[in-house]
Amino acid sequence: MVAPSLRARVRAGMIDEIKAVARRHLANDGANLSLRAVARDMGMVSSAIYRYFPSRDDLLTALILEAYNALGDAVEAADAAVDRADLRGRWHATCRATRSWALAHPAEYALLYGSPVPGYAAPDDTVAPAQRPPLTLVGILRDGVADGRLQPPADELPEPLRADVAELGALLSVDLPPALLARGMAGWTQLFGLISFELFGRINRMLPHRDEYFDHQTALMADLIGLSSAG
Amino acid sequence: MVAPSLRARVRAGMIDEIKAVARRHLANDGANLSLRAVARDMGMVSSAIYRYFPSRDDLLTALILEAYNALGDAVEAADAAVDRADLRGRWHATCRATRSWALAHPAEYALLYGSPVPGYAAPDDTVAPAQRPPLTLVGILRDGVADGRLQPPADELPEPLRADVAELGALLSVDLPPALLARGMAGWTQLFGLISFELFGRINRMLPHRDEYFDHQTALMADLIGLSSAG
DNA sequence: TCCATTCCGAGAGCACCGCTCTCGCAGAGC
DNA sequence: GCTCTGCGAGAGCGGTGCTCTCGGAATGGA
Repeated sequence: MVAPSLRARVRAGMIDEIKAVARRHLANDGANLSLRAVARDMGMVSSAIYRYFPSRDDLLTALILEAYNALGDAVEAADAAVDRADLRGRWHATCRATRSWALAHPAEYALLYGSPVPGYAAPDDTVAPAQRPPLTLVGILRDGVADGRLQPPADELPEPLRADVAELGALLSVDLPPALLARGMAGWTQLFGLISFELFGRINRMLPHRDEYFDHQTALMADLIGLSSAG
Repeated sequence: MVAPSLRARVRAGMIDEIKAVARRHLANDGANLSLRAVARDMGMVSSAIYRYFPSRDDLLTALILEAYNALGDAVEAADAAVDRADLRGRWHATCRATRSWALAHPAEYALLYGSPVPGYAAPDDTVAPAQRPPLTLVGILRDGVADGRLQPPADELPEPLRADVAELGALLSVDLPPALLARGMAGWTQLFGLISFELFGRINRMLPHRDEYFDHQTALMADLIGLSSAG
């Protein structure tokens, strides 16, 4: 690793500043990020931005990558803070951390999990960061099966599906009974739906105690999976 | 009701044609609908569109309203086609109809359930059509409780939440035990998450048998609710 | 030290967008 | 037949992403 030249360091600082300004615009104005507005905020002309990002989509991709990793950090830290044996506590901590991050960064959450921008295709280097939250959830299941605290469901999946889910598990490098992994995916799907409804929808605008509602809904999924508390 | 004049009929036809062309553009180009492109397709100049829709958002609102009602029609028809006593069959039919409509109209589904457009606020006359799919689902629960086929969960919800959910049930004009309604909402949330993941995400791009996966996931929620088949 | 190379910001410009305003025409109603 | 209303065309404003050129400045090797 050669020491970066002054130019390289200035350039990296510029890239960081552009991303910071863009993130601020995202939080204020929503998803329609304007390159020209970012440039104006930095006292530059719009064409100068293109020295650092070849297109608006590339800037968005950079923001998406950072957002995925910020969410992954928050989720993994929340899981790590709970006693390893307390499967149910870890599940709740992970779910709550996801929701908290989403409520604190709604525009970035929408960027990650909202409707895709029509012309935009996520590059391959986003899939690994994108898998961190669901991997944290299935990690709880893996630990539970490993030490016997978590009983897999009695029924196995019917065949065309069992092979699919087993292959998906292999792809995620988790060795779980497919029927259990399917329930974990149900929990992840439910979590995503809960947060999206709370952020985007107006269905539960009439539920004043949203924290309690969220905890109860994730508890339902913890029951479905069979997660137990510690002890 | 006075007979509409020729002018009024021509105008109504124009509005319909604009909406049809706009819907086609939506399906092809995604969410970023261009008024000028619609006008070009109709051989008009862009300013002429404003004779019929005061703004682009109003056109979008009209499309959203039609989409909600199209989805509601499909969902209610699917539920009505199943034996009233077959609660589980009705649940699956309703879920499948929702998914089928979404897969057939991905852009309109994204319009309804995707990330909200930043400056856009849905007017009040969209909430009633928007409630038709979830109302169909809770209708299944209502029928099940009414004829005794569906046993509510034994545990009642803890207090701050129980009152919230009870009030929500009253607002939807369904008299259900709050704990059961909460499970129904879990099913609706799960359904939305499943469809959104399939349409937007790339997590289950690696599940070839998506129909089977969908059916299994909705069956898990039917189990959680306690829905039984007929007989 | 000098010079060629590289990098970068400014500016003009293109095509597109939503939206407003004016103008002239044609049909509807009196 | 006349007036009034509705409608399409056109020009125009400010905004967008993006491209290209130009000139200045810093870099790094001779």
